[in-house]
Amino acid sequence: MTDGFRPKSDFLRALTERGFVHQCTDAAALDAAAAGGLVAYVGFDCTAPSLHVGSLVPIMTLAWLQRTGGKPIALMGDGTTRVGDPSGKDETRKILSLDAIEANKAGIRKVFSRFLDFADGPTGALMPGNAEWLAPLNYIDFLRDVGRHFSVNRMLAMDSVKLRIERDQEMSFLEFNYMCLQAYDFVELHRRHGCTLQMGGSDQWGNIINGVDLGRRMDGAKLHALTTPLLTTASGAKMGKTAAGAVWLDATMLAPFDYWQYWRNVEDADVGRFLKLFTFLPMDEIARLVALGGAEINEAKKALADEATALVHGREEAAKAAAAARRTFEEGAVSADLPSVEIAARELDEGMGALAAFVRAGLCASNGEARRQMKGGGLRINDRAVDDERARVGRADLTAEGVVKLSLGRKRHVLLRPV
RNA sequence: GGGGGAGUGUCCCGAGCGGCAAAGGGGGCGGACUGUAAAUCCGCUGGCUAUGCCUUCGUAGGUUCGAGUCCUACCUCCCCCA
Repeated sequence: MTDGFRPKSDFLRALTERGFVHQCTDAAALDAAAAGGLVAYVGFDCTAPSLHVGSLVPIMTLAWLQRTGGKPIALMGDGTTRVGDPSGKDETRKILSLDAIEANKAGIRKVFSRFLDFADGPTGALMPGNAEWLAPLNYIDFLRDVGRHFSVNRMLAMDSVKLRIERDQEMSFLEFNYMCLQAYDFVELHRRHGCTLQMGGSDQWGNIINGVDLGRRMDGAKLHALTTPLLTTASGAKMGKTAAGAVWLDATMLAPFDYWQYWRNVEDADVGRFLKLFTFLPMDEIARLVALGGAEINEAKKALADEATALVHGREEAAKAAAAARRTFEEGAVSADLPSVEIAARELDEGMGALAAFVRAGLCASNGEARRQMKGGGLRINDRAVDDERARVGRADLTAEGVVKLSLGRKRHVLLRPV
């Protein structure tokens, strides 16, 4: 999309050289606009209580915007979450209650405060919710002012709709309207904040373009669209899944140690790409790290883990995670900074079944699974393999640190901490 | 409106003469080998107070000692004719 194009603005140059750009409208015009106080937004839905690494790419585009003198807007889809985006979904997404949406919003807000500076000022970030303008909409007015600009013929031709129809999957009128609402968001943000660029994942291209068109039709505005590539790992898997599920950005949903580990364990072939996308390290530093060959590439992975974790959880947590990893993997010692689960001291006095302990620690889903893992040699207590399903964990198993270390496989460790 | 077909293990795809906790994949987890990588090989992949018990094959009934499998009704989807 930007073949041969050399952006002059700091913003577009950073995005381009770091691999954030998948498609974009009129790169030259956008580049010119980016030279002076560009206002751009990314929309996020509120279907989960936190964001996960899948959202990190668009978040980073906002962070880069702010760092290069622009004003970022993180639009919360608290209005559209009540409708449901059909894009890329096989079936109707469930509609959440207002309370759930509010709770999710609060969780997501925490994440953003790490990446963006919300202080007042020309480059201060904003986080509005689209319910602000969608909720008061009057149906007749909306049809007359906005609906008239949408061609049903064209909407039917869009991938998000076409695929559903081709597969004979039901798509309600409600969902069909999602793209109109999202397009309208762009117009509102343009009117309210002078926002002229919407960014998002490549699957959002159609929706974003609708907003660009609507802005031109309604206000004669020159709006821009920029999408980021859909990220997969070098072996083709979707990003953001671990044994424990999604890689959440919230410390209560995924411990900083596990977050650090996620990045530490990326495939060799992904390190360079990820360093560019998920850290602010300068390009020459990244080039140096990527040039490391063989086992030395692990240094680059540690740098990636340190930087990526620091962005989400702060320097201090990142350093603790790195130290805990060093003690655990390189020295084979017990680190007090491993993720831990508290249990009543009395339970430990009475002694609990080893299998139950693993379930308690969240490492196994059931006693049955724990038993199977044990048979496969995957369970260890204080680094000693469990070989008897009737083994018990008691006070005698406390280490010098006053904890019991449970391990599933080589990489997953949880401390039982009596209280 | 008429005719034909499909819905299977709560990740997905998919076999399944009336004895079935149900073949086989993919994915995932564990083990070995490594560098906390990749590739490769091996094991596991319903629950439990466990030589037994409980819950699973679209939903609800029925036949049967016994139903994923047969019958009836219903729901959802696909194809053909009008």
